[in-house]
Amino acid sequence: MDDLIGIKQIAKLANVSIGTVDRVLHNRAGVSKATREKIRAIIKETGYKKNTVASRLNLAGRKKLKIAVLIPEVSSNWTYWELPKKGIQKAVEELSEMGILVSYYYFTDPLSFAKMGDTIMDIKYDALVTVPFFMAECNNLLSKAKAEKIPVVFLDTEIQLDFPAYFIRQNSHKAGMVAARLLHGLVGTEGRYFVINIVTDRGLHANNQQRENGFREFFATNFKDRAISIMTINQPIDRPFEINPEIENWFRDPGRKGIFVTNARSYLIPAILKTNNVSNVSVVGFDLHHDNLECLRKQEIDFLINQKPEFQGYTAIKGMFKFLTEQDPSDLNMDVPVEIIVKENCGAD
Amino acid sequence: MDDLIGIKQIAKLANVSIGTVDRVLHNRAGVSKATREKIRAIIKETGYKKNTVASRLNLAGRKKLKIAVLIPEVSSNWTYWELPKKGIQKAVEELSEMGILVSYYYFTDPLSFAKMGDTIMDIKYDALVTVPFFMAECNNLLSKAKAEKIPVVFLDTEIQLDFPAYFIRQNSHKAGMVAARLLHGLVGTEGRYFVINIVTDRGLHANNQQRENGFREFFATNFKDRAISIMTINQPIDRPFEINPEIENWFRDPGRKGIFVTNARSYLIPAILKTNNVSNVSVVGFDLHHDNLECLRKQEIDFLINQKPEFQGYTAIKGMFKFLTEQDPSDLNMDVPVEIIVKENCGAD
DNA sequence: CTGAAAGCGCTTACAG
DNA sequence: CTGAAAGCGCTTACAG
Repeated sequence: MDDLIGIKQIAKLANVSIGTVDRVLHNRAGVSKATREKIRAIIKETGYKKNTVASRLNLAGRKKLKIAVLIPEVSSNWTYWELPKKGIQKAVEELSEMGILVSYYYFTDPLSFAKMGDTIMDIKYDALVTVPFFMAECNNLLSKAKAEKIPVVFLDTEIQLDFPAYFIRQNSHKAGMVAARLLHGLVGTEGRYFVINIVTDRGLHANNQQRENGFREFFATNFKDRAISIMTINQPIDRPFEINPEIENWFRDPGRKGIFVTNARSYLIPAILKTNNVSNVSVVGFDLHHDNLECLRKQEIDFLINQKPEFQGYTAIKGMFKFLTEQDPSDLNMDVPVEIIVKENCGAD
Repeated sequence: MDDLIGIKQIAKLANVSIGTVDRVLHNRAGVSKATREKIRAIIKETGYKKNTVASRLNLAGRKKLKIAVLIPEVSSNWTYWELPKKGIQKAVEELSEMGILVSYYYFTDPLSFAKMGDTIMDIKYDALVTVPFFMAECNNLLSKAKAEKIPVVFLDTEIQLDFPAYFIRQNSHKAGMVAARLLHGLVGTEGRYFVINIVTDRGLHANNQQRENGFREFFATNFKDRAISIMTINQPIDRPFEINPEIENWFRDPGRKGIFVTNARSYLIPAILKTNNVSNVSVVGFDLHHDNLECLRKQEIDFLINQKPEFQGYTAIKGMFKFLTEQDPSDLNMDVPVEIIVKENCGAD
């Protein structure tokens, strides 16, 4: 009961050597159909399960599992991707004795993404962890990986691709609903909301749109008949806010209640409100960016929603390892929890 | 660089056999002082680190790590402890190939806790996971464990004990502050709050008191000068609410705003409010108890705070394993995040 | 098509 | 006090 059955017992039961059992287990050639089937039957009967620890101990030296990670380049104004990387590295450390090797590649735009993708496909990796920012390039990469039977898991964002794939990311629609719940809780059942997509030259990200949709759905579902208006603007990060007459109007509207920033740039809002003498406006944003946390502490932002980026990276590596060693993909599709952060649980004491 | 140094290399460098290296690594007797020191020096120089995977593969068959778990008995009206147990079992499954054996013991009161504690100490376990509900009995058990050099980690609650110990639990004071932040966000800066400790015959739990203290501290710190009053009652679960004149008064008070229930019994509140025709009162409670989630879905409870009980159990086993195999206690002291749950992120879609 | 041997890094008797 | 051998469960050349 306690001691699980091993390759040795299987061999004895089948009257063969352990080498032959191993050949069957790995579907390698060179076994007669009869013995193969006999062994298969015994494996099924006994419920044999490979001992991953023993297997990896053996292979750790000679055949490491090679995983390529292709993520955005960290720059001074976009440090977010340090966090998934941190989680990836934690997983790598935990698995270091199991024979794992992770190589990082970075991109800045569709072109460099495609180029790096090709480089990765040239080297024979066992798996790929990346990000689905560019639909055409992703489909291209995914189809190549499919052909080579290389599993791919996408982080951060979910988009519709030509082939089914694994995604570890927050459900952005749901996150938008949570944001609406929080903002609505703060301001009550009537008022004018303001959704701000602060966009860079990368344009409007799929996550931003999904979050806005969720935000709007919350009100459409729960408060259809209330006097609630939601205005959206796509504000380029490098242009002054006040230049936009819509924004000016919203600032002067006494019914203005709350602002939902669909990405991590919410820390820009408090200063703008102050400059324009706008008070009593609640703000909800995303990500535990340093400046966002600072605003949270000063109570200039009310809530932040965390996408748990370290956790995403960590789970991707752990889940991929489990898939590669046990053919179990169950950890490769994950809805990361929508974590709500306020001043008192933001981690800094 | 890539291939880490192993016991074999150490042996070669020291001109001894691997057996002798092993003896030094495990501080076993039978090595001359000179060789011992030579080997120690080489270990230090090379930064040798034991390969846990190889070590456990070897020992999994003959010397399993035995961990005793002593937790409250699950009953029909207190199912909470199923959850830490679930996390424990998940960890046990993940570590099954590493040679681990967990035995469960249950208590219902101080007497059975002490008795089970003695039973556990009689059998030689490698570690103990339990719960610090009864101070005297815990100190007793902890001192015995100390004498036997058996590490102990406590879940769920932190209390002051005679010896330092490991705790994996939510910071209840902080959780109370979070609850206050949420309730305050909903009701604004003025009003009368109501803290309800719904107590059973087990009496007021340390967590409840700590949560109430945190709740009060939030208002004392942030809104000292505002017209905020906080009333606390300890309501026995088996007695009707309305019988208490204080509660009657609070119900009739137009300034009443929010109720903070310091444990998982918040699901009792909505029905009481309804019976007494009390509306527009916000409710914050604890734990993802089935009935609480039901109230959350019906928007009768606004926020729940989750203590992540599965995570606590999981972390206890994983952390204890790491401690036993690598002498690394870093995962045995943990502030579990104060997780905020609303209807939209409660997990059920 | 199949088996026997060597080995992954560590641990444990056993022999001297 | 020290070493050589056997073994944990699996994997890989190599021999036949």
